[in-house]
Amino acid sequence: MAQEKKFVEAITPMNEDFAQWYTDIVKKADLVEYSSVKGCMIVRPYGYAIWELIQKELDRRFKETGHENVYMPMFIPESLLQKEKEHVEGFAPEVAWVTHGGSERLAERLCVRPTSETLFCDHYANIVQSYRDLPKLYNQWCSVVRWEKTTRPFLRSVEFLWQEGHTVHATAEEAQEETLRMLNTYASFCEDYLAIPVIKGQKTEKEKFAGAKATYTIESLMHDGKALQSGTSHNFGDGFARAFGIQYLDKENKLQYAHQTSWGVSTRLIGAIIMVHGDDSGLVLPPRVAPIQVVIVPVSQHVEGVLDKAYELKERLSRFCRVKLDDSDKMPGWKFSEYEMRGVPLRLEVGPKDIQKNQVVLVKRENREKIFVSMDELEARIPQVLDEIQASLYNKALAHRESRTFKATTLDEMENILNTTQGFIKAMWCGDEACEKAVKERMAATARCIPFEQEKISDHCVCCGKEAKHMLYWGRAY
RNA sequence: CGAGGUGUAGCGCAGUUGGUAGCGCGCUUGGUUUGGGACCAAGAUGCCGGGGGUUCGAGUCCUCUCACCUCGACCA
Repeated sequence: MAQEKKFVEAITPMNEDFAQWYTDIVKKADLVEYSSVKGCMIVRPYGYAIWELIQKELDRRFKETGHENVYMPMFIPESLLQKEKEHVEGFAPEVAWVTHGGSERLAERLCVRPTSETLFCDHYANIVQSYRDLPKLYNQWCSVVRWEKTTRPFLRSVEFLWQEGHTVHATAEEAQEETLRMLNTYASFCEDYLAIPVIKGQKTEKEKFAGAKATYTIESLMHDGKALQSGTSHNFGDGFARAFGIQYLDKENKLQYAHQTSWGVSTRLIGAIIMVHGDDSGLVLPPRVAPIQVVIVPVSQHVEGVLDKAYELKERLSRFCRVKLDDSDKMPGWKFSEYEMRGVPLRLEVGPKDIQKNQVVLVKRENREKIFVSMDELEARIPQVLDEIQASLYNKALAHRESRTFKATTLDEMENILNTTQGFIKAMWCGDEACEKAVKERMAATARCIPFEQEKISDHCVCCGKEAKHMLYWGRAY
């Protein structure tokens, strides 16, 4: 489409200014509104509906694997937060504190949870006594607060919605199994539901979660070639258990420390959807997380019979998909643009000509492809077309990631890639943190992960030239 | 926390050497329209971010302050 006509004037083209494009979409698609509190966002109905679809499916998968939902307090006493040393140090700089209740100063200040490890641990110490009590597989849906300096809707806000799973196990093996199980749950969810391909791997020591033994991650690549950490799963070993005294008696009547995991994804996933699938006309939603899967736009709706037919179609479609009929008196062209901006995967046009031919016009959001379908075949065709779109979005995202994944054997090569195309860079690493830091300082790129799928690019570390231990994915990240 | 930018109607903006506020979009009403953001007519909407100053007079000048945005250092 060389001479593609620009239908939507309100959105900054992504090649011109990607950051502005992102901000435009978030606002023009009615996902969020900025709030009166710096760095916080008002999630509007359309944005929240996407979150609800994400929640619904993830929650189903969590329950299917034996997890139970709980709710922990929003406040953490300072003394509790400080029990695990590395953990506090990691979070201290971005914690918000409550110092007063009404007009009285609190004896001990309370932290607004930035994450709930300490609360779960404190609770687990109370309820775990015997190996018979294990495992405990808890999850909570809540919001957390991190006093960020630079904020962007969905990607980084002071308060954000997420889910945090916290589990306790008898053995290290079980904890490790759980850590990877949940990482896989996230990975398949992203790929099947959000149509976002991910790289699974382990974080380096430098990048891992404060207090964890090991952190695993799914990394995805945005349209502009920057990486986004899309979900993490941590194995805590028995570190937190030792700090909080979570012990149980095993079958031999010996006192043992428990092993723990935690894992989370947040509304950041919505940012990923925007930046992976969106285009210059606006948002593009994969059908499975689209609050509206099909929008019906009547044409010449003043003509006798058109609206009646539209209502009838809405009724029929609502039995098998999420459908909206826009019967407002806006021009059809206006509606086309509006729902493209909002990323509705499929548009159904129906007008006098269609009624005469007993057909409707389906138009795919992703490429504006028109499909003429007989009115008698909607139940069969629409779900099929939605599936095609879902698959096509995934394939496009995968192709894009592949086209933006490079190999490098020298720092010059890496830097050149980062300064020109930008994307994931596969390069060898000796395992020394000094090299990781050197790369970061020189080109502002971080080690995204040590992928499970290893590949030998060369024998030597890209930085120091010593013998390489792992292949890493590098990139600039959000 | 560093560097830059912006605050005037719901949104986007204009506002000259200082003279008491305007345009576009949107909104309301009526009519004509409807296959890619229609048109005509008539309306409604302002603590000019906030405080203090200069002045006969401040959206405009000075000063302090607050908020937000963007880009960097740290983080889901």
